[in-house]
This record gives sequence, C-alpha cells and structure tokens, in this order.
Amino acid sequence: MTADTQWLDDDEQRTWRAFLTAQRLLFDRLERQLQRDAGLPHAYYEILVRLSEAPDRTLRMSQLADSSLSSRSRLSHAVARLEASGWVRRRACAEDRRGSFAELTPEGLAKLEASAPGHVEAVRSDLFDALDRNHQHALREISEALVNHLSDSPPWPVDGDGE
Amino acid sequence: MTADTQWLDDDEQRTWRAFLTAQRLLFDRLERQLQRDAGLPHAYYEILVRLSEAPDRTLRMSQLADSSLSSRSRLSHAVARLEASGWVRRRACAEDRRGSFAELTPEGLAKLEASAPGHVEAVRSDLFDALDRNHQHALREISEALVNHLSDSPPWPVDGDGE
DNA sequence: CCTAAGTAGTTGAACTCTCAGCGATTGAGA
DNA sequence: TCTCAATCGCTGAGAGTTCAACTACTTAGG
Repeated sequence: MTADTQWLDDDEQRTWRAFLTAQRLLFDRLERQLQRDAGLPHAYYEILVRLSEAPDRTLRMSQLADSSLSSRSRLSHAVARLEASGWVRRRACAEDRRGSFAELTPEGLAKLEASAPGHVEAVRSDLFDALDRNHQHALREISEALVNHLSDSPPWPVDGDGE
Repeated sequence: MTADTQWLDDDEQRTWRAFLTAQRLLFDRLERQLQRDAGLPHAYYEILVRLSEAPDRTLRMSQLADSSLSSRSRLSHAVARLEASGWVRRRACAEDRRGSFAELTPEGLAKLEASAPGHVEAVRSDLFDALDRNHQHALREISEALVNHLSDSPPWPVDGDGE
C-alpha cells in the first residue's frame, strides 16, 4: 500500500459503479432463475456443463476444479452434493491412486438438458437483448482482455513489483 | 419455457463464456483482497461506503438495503455483524416505529478509510489497467445499458410477455 | 532404498446468504 | 373505529463457500 493512493477519477468511478451494479443485477437474476427452475446454483450447473463436454463425460477432480474456476475444496463439497442427487458419480483413478474421476451420470445429463433451455433464455433476455452488435463485440474484447490480464498476473502482488 | 430454445450462436457463446470468466476472476480477486487486507466481504465494505456518503452517515435500513442492492434479510445479518464489530450503530426511528436507522460510527469510518486505498488500488490494477480508454468507455455504456435493462424489467417474466 | 517435499482430494468449522416465517407497526377503506 | 393488507425489520434453518488442517499417495534427491 503506497503512501498516497491514486483514487479513481469521476469517469472511472462512474464506470466502476455502473459495472458493479450491472454485474450484480445480472448474476443475481441468473442465479435465482437457476435456483428456482432447476434447484441448482450456477456453480453446480457449470460443473454439469464441463462434465458434459468432457470425453466420456468424465474429468479428474482437479481438471474439473480448474475448468470451472473452483477451489478443490469447493469442488469436493459440490460433487458430494451432486453425487447424492445422483447426477455425478465418483470413480477411482488407477494411474494415480490419490486422484479420482467425476463422471456425469445419465440422470445428470438429463438434468442438464432439462435445465439448459431456461438458463440460456435467461442469458439471452437478460444480457444479449440489452446489447446491440457493437456492444456485444466490445463486451467480448473487454472480457478477453480482462481474462488475459488476470490470468497472467498472480493473485497477490509479488515482492519487488512496486508494491 | 418455449418448445424449442433459441440457443446461443458461436459468437454469443464465446462472448458469454469470456464475460463469465472475466467476471469471476475479477470479483474473486477483489473479494479476496478485501477479505485478506480488511477482513471484510465486499458486500460489507459497500455498506460502509453507502453509509459514509449519506447525510449524518445515517440511513434507514430499507434505503441502505436498496442502495447496496441487498435483501432486507441479508442487510439485517450484515448490520448485526458490523454492529458487533463496532463499525455501525442502530438507532430507533421516531416517525415510524417499525423502522430503524443504521449509523456509521467513527470507528467504522476509520475502518473504511483504512480499507479504501488497498481496495481502490486493486480495482485499478485488476480492472482499469487492463483496459484502454475506448474499452473503459464501452464498459460504461454496456454497464449502463444493462442496468437500465434489468432495472426496468421485473425479476421474473410477466404473464403474457411472450413466455 | 529412504526420506522429504509436493500433489490430490477430503473434511469440519466458521461465515455469509437465502428463504420462509414472524411480530410489530402503519395505512387505507368500510 | 375496525379491519385487513402492506411495510419494516428480525430470526432461524438450510445451503454454499472459504480456510486450515489432514490423509494418502507420488516424486525427487541423497
């Protein structure tokens, strides 16, 4: 923390608050839609999606955690719940006996297929319907720039980085 | 839910996933930064901010809930915790005896002033440093469009709205 | 080999958020 | 005035996330 902070100017402040508000309104709605219509948090829905796209609908727990931007711990709890619901099954890993696989069951696939339309329609009506072509394009550029920026930089400032 | 869903095309799919990822990376980091350096979730930080900007640093619970995009219930729990920490104080409301005020204490203001620089710097380095002037401008337009879109439309689709 | 360090995944406790339901108060209409 | 609906805020239970600690296994180095 430097001695004097470089505060956000009025423009930045307005951008930041608008973004914060938009983001919260949007994701709160999507979260509610999924919870209400599918009984699933978005994070759990995403786990089903990742598994459905994997070869044999199976992924190592760590790959699943990485691809769904989840911590190992969070994933463990989540898969435990999904397994109890019968949508995911755990399988032992022969090559590395520390590891385990998560596999999407047929019931899990059915659950996903039943939940997807409602979710996609919510994304369309809540997000895409608000944006014209230019804005959609800009949103993608901004998001990809952000992903690059945040993937390259470590989660905490590194020593000697100007701290 | 209509009979056949209008799925996202490749462009939209890519935009959506990039946005989802960017949003998660960004807000996870900001959340962690605040939790680590201030011991506060972002939602609680925001409550302190709203109070600090209010006349007499005081707001009715419902106004505070609305301005921080929080449910009444969430706010009650949050203010209970902030009150236990000594950063907020509840006061009775004379005109409407159902209601109550939340007031930022001097300790709460000090807490906010101590936490703000680190948070602002995180916002700058994680968000603004990744975006050029055009992108920043576009992000504001997109966010404001989204806020309008989502504030005008009800949380659930209304009957006869095509659903 | 044998040890030490690293990795995979799980667990339990603490915390936050949601949801439904509650008591208290207010306000509108008969 | 009386009643009934609406509003204000709180509460407890349930669910998801985080964090630190832990077991089990693997890998690297002597």
